[in-house]
Amino acid sequence: MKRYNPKVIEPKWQAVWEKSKIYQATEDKTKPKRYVLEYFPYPSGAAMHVGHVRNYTIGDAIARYNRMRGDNVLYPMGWDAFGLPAENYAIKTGISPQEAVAKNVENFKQQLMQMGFSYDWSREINSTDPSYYKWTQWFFLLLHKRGLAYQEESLQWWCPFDKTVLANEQVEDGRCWRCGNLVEKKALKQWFFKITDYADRLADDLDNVNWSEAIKAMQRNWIGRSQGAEIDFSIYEKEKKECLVVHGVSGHKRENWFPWLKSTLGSKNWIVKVPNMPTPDHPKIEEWNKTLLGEFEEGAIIAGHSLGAPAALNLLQTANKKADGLILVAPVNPRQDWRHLKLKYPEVNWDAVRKFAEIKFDWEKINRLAGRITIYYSDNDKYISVSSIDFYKKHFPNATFKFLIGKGHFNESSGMTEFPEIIDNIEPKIKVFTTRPDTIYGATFLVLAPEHKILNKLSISKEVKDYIEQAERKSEIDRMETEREKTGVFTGVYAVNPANKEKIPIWVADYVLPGYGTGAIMAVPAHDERDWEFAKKFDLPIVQTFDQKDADPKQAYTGEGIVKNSGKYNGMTTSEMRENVVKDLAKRGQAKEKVNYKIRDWLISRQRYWGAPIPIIHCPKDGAVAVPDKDLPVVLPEIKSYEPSGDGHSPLANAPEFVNVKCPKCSAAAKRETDTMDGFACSSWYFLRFADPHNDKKAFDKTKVDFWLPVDDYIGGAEHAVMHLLYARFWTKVMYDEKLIDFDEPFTTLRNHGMILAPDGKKMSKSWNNTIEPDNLIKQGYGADSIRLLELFIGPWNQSAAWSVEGLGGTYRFLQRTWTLIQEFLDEAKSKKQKAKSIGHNAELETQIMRTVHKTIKKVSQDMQELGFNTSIAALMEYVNNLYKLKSKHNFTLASEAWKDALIALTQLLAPFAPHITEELWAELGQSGSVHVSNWPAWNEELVKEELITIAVQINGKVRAELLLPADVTEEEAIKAAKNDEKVAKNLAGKKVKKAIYVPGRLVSLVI
RNA sequence: GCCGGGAUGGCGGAAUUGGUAGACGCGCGGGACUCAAAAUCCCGUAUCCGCAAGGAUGUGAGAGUUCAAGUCUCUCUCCCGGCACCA
Repeated sequence: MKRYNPKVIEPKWQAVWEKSKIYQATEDKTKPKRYVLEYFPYPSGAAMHVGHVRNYTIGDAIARYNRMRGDNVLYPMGWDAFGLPAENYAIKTGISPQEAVAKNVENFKQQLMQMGFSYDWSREINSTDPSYYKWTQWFFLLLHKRGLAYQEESLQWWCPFDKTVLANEQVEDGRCWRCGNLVEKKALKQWFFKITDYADRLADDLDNVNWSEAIKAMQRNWIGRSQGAEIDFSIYEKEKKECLVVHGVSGHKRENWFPWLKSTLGSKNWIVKVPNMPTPDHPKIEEWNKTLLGEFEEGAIIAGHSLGAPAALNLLQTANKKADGLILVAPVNPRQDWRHLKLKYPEVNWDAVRKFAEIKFDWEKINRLAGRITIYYSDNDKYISVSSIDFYKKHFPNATFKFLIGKGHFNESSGMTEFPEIIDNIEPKIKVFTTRPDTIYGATFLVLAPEHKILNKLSISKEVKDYIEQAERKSEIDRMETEREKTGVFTGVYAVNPANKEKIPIWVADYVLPGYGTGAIMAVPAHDERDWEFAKKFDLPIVQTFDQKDADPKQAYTGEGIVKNSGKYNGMTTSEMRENVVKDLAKRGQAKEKVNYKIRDWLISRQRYWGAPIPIIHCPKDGAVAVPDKDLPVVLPEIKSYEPSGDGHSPLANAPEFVNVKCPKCSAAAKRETDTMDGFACSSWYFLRFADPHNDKKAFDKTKVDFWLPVDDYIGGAEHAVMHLLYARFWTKVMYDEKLIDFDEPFTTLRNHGMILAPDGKKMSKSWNNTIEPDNLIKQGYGADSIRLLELFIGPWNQSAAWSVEGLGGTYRFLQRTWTLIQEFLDEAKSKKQKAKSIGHNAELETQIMRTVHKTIKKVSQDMQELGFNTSIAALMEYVNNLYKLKSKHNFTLASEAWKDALIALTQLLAPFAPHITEELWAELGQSGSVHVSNWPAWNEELVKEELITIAVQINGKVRAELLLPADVTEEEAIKAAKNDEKVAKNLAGKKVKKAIYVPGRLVSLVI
């Protein structure tokens, strides 16, 4: 008898399959298509372990099963080969990433090959191939064209070890997802993809895909949509509010924002004074000051324009009274040279003006008295030449400096509706975001993030400034870590609750995050745990605005209930009030409905070499210009040093021949963008390229993609839950909007396999030294087939399990038994002596064999439909056991048709799991072609049905007997037979049967 | 804390979706073959009582619905994964 030797048959069939190309897919429209795909792997140089292999084994079983079922299966493989490992390797060894990747691909492919996976290798792609990343760049430009790729300078996560920025998704617990080092914040100009524009669709369309609840929940959570309202809280001002406007040398008539300010503030019950200076065109400081002193009351806001600015400063220091704010618009530097102005404004008495330069300013005093200081500059060059930013910056280090862009000044024709910023500074508002506007009457204080911009406008003490500074210095990680005892300080400033008009304190605390919502909250300690904690610690008032059933009075009530302490809303449910109060506040312009998201735009630029170059040219005249399509791909040049500089530039910046180019628009000397794209850009569309992998005219042909896509079975671990899977969905939607494809979700069904742990129950990893590699197991003689079998048999495919060394012996033994069973048949069939006796003489035995066959076909087919690999394999083991039993129980000739049919069916049913042994046995059984393209066997329902069935008899729910009855037994007969059974009769013993239930084919239940 | 998923023999796991709990595999025990070992084959294997026939208990805990619950409902405990001061 031939021995089962996987070392011989496995390489043999792998070579045959490669040659015969039986796994190549074509757009054959006569068969239903099925696209089976695993996440395309990073081709690492190391050996795969059995955990990696499970992914592919699952995909291959699905692909093979469906191929045999008659589907047109696309099952491709490719390489996601950009990224840091190859680049870091290059830095260490000097071997170029191009070279290292080619070697790794070869290594990885060989390992997949020896497992016998049925990939269509004619469609192999590699993300680092210029013919591939050409189209990644093309998609970048598509996003750019659609306004979805933009550049912005901002604080970004920076990994000091990998020396590159990271997307939010790539920071885990304050550490780099790749190297695990703590990340920092760094201000850099970076490219972003505007994934936030798609936040709603990305969240909503999760309802339309067949993914696990876990992954969908992770994505929803990451997108973090929350419905709420934005509400304005104004800063509290004392009863009588006053604004003193000091106009400039050219007089109030021309500066038409005075009347506008007067009417705007006047309508809000402000007193606006615009004193008419005695001689506007011939300023005499003493007279001006006399007039102003008469009008100025302590606590007013002073607004000075142009030459009115030094006049206002003079007023402050001579009046020696505190102002509530100082606003300087286009302020004149009294010390400056007036000569060129003389030419422009000859009518002005410049000798008089020069007198302002003689004033001695006590800057410390002015700073102390001024309150919050805001200084506006105009971009109108007339004014820039007059006013001096440096001068004022030097003397007002804590002031806010702003440009007023283009509007308003000297615009005598249009009505004055400009300078809303000035109003904001006179009467600043704080916007808060809340999901519980129904608790607004309980908002007893406001809390600002330390980074909140309005803090620059408020007059705050040193203590508060110190707190802000210290909070900003604390890294984000520190702010996220540990027990987080609440800290904060009172700003000394109050706000007005727009609902009940109550004066509430404004606090600064780092538990409010600057990046979410408006960076400010209305704190409702009675109904929010964090606010509760804060209020308890700092002894702030807690006002309940609803009652909640079964609530713990020592905690915040965060549920729903009936509203109280809320004026006209009392008695409503919280959800009713939620709607009403926002509507009411909106009528007064103090609130609006608002949806907020946690997701941020996708930061895609990387300051590293080994990635697809961003196809942009920076021109001093035209700005960021797209590389024209005809110039794609922008090929990554071979360079000498791969070391990133760490100063925010990629190593490409040191390649002048790459950097220095001409602007495609104006041909001026320009510079190429030197950042490369995040590797996730390449993996956001590779599944489309597989449909048309060699197209050099387009990224893909639409009809081909529409034929194969979306992916029917996408198989992979949960590690991509929010990164790759979100990005790929985003790109797909953009392409759908661009009408490049006809679907907007790329992966219909996502299948998250469970992990294979090491036999010790720990995660398999090199550092634990507990990895198990198929490579070794194959060398030991187990063969790919028994490894594959165990990968699936070890438990449900979507559940984790520890690898079992003994278990592998089990699946190997099973294959051995299968092999032997068929060899025995072959040996006997060959020996002519036995030929005379046939199984055909024993019809009953033949039927018995066929029943076993058809029951197994049915069981395996049904289990495979639900991906029940483990139970399918169990059924096949049982089947082989049964065949052995039949063989030993009944002494018959194996060389018969029925027996042969049973064995043929066995090779087919086992083929998706153990492709090599089944192919070998299929051939030995004399079948033509490949078992893998044979038709999956069908079962005959007649043969599946049993003639006799076992019926259990329960008395009061306890099984007391088993009956063997004909399959077509009626209810009456079954119940009668049950009562007549000896054991049952004994149990009934004269008691009356109150109720008898018959479950067809299963049991009789008697109640006594 | 919130979200998602779990808990069944010594172990991995089955159970037609409310109908005989423990399929299949591992491990273990016994036997056959062998001088012996390995390999292979056969038998047994939830727990407790019993020589057996048989009986009792049993799916994380507790309650409930039902003729019947691993499966449905409620309460709780523990484990795994994700998120985490997101207002």
